[in-house]
Amino acid sequence: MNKPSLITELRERELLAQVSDAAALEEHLAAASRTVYCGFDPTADSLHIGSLVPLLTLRRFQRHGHRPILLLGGATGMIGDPSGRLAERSLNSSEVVSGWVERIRAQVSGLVDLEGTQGGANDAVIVNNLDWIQSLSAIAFLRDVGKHFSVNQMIQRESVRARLERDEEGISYTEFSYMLLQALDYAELAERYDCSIQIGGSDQWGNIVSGMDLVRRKLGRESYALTVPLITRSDGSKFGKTAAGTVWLDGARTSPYTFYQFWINTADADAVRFLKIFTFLELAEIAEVAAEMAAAPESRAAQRRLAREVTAMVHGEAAVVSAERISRALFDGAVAELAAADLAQLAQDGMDCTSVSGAPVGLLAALADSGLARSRSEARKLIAGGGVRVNGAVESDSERQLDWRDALHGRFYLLRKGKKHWHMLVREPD
RNA sequence: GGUGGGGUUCCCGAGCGGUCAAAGGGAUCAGACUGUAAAUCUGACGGCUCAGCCUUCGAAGGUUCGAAUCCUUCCCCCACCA
Repeated sequence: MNKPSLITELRERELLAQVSDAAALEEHLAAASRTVYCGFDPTADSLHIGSLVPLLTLRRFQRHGHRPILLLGGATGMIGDPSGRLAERSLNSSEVVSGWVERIRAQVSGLVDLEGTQGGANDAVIVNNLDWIQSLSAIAFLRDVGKHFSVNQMIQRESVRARLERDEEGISYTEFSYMLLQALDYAELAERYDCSIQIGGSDQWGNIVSGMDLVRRKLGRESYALTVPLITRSDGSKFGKTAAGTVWLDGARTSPYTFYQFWINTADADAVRFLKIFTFLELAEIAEVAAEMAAAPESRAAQRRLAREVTAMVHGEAAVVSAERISRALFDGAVAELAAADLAQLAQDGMDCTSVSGAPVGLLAALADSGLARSRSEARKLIAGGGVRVNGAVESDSERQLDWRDALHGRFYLLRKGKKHWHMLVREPD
């Protein structure tokens, strides 16, 4: 039984958007352990779940015996990639960017195998392109990099053309230069680490190809490019967003419970595809889960499995246990019957929670302060529309004062907006 | 530097002296139906001490009983020309 090739596996998992030369790359990968890289620019202090796709793809390479390099864009993050952007980015200061780089470094460390499972030869490496770009002089850049590129070709790139064609927008010289820096990264890694493959999101194709050109011209070597698809949802809405915004990998920004719930809420039409893309489950096992879901869609077996796998990968097993416990209590149980210990546990497990003193609290204020409603006006309207429950019962009085004598166990108020949004008020011991 | 066209509530986009908290669409939120899904239908969608009041239409001034709409200056964007 031969293991299917990496390229075959990626194709079966719907993880292949473009490849520079599939047949040659297949041979290249089969012949020896290779080095592959993917860049992540710090545009915030955390990556979000979109970055998970190339990140996990790097790990798939690693599982096939290749060495991944994670490049953090300490330099490129200060310039701004125009790819996929309709408008010019605003620049961030160097202190901010370098702070973000460190946060992201810590974050990705847990997601690839830095130690290496197979003895070190394919340990993942994390590099920062600031290390070679920072010291580059303008003259060196223009002579050694710029000379290899034709503006005629550069303006044909999708990322540039899209901006040139838009009536309301343009592109600054700064962002126009971005692709040269990314090309330089590829050449640099080819030289330092013998890196011969670059992967990225499909919007990165142009930048990656620029890098291949530079590697050929500067080093006289062939190299490869592979992109993963932009993840879409079956209903056409943007992947990776919830009501509260982006789903981040950082547990401080997106709690493990919210993260888990994001995956649980995956549409049926997407669940199986996401299992292939976001987990390391064997395809045969995924097929079994798919069959189970087809037989009983209301059980949402695929969503549950997906949520469990991805949450465990990003936040650990303990987070899965917590998230499942909260979910069961909120969706399957009668809230009013929870024991005091259960409620305390929910707070412990990361449910949104506010501690308050013993004075009665106005319901409107509580909803607005907890973030369930954006304002008191909105809270008022939600109550009028029957969208608010207090301790499990629909509340229709917007002037209601939450008196602690009516609280669960005298200490807890569970506020619910809609079906899925909860907040708990806990009275502090006097 | 010159000429022309623009900046409207989260986004797109109407409005061009009162009837404008501002059409329409999208996004979003809630309700119904369900399976914590999709689709569909209904409602909401600046804020507040909410049948009333307050603050919005790039910024600051001005005209007027009254301005998103008119005038002046400034800031920013786009296109073309040099």
